[in-house]
Amino acid sequence: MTAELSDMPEFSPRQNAVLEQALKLLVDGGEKALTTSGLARAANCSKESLYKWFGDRDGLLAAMIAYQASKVRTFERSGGRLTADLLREHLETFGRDLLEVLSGEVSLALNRLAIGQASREGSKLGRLLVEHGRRQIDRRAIGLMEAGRRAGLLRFPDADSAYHTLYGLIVSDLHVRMLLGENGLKDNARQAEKAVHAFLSLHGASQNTERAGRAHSDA
Amino acid sequence: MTAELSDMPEFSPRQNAVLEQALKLLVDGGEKALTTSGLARAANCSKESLYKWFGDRDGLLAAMIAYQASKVRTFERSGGRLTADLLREHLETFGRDLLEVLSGEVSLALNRLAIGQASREGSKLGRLLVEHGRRQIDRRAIGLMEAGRRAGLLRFPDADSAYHTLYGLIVSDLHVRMLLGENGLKDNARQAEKAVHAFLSLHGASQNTERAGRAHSDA
DNA sequence: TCCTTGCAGTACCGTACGGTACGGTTCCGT
DNA sequence: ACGGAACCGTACCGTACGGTACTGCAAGGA
Repeated sequence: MTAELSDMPEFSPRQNAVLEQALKLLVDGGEKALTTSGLARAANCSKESLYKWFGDRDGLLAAMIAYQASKVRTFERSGGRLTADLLREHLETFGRDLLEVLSGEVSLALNRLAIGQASREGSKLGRLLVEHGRRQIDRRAIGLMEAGRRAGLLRFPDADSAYHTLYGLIVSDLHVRMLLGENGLKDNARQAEKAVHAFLSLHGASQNTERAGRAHSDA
Repeated sequence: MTAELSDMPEFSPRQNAVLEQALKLLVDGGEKALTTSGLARAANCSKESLYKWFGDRDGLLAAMIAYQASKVRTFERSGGRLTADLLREHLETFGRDLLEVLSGEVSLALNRLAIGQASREGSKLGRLLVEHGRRQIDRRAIGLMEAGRRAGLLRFPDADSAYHTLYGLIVSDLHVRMLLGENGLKDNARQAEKAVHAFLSLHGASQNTERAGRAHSDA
């Protein structure tokens, strides 16, 4: 797939370094800590350059989101024949990756930033974030869904709806809790495992996709 | 002096009116619009009174959360005998209520506020919000879970885990999307219906709790 | 060598906020 | 009637931010 270059402003290396520092400041101290003066000091650049490069503060924030999104590359894994075990493997990997991304410091900081700005009308940050950061991973999951259905391993009327079910099973309210400051899970892999087990119980084509040997009964 | 978290400060009617105005300002314009001067002007009170009543700005924010939580009363519905249909009814009602609460303007505004402040270390707003606003509804759901299990209608090893499953099925990523500024669902009841159907498929004791007649297939 | 371009560093400006202080008014108890 | 408490309205203060302007300086090209 060819990535849309029009959405990617392609900043200069110097600008990338500045944006990196900006993300660091944001992660460390939240939006309050991300001031133009502070960023100029931390990144050894002048405020005038910041305004020349990014226009204004909102432009800087948008650039930070675009820059972070440009760092995350989602690789389309499409091997050959898809078996039940392989599908579960892929689903669990997806779940682990999803939890890993959502609990990342930068992701949490950017989401907090966008949510904090979401009240204002002209704030495109939320759209931007969900567009750049989410669409990739959504595509990967939907692809997995439809591959599973084509292989006769999954049954559902609507891939999008099934994906939302999987998402809910994996994440539940964890994302919001982490956004509120709570700690993440101790074992993302276990959570992914349980979620995929439930998902396959709901949408798996054959019942024996559930292996009785796995320890899903827990304590 | 700081009040204990556990008790209800029980504000005076005048203070309640001021807090109501504060919530209105917050809902309308976000945290940026909630200034002490602006609140004093909007509520026809003096800034001095604000600081006398709530200590400082953080105290005001905490008071707003406590006040809003005091308005939401969750009534423990525990009738007599619990049948499968009755259980599903209660679960669906819970789902509708949950979606209704989460998509409420005040809830979204307060969550945005707490999330925006979550980066700072000394910010108890997140804990406060999840404590006051969530515990009630959590209790209600867990009670429902265990009542269902006692009646032999539900099977699960852990009520808390089962509740999180239900929560994820109902809400998925909708809460975060709404926090980012997206619109809510057109039909909360339908979403609750689908979620409860899936939940009963996972944790319902007997398979015939799923009535074939219901229209869960569609697009 | 000179001129231009780009940027760091800093000083500066207007504004707006959190928080405090003070005068004036209403209300209540005695 | 008197005094005090509570409170409104406003003026005020220090600070810090976003954004602009200006001064130096280093690199590159003719």
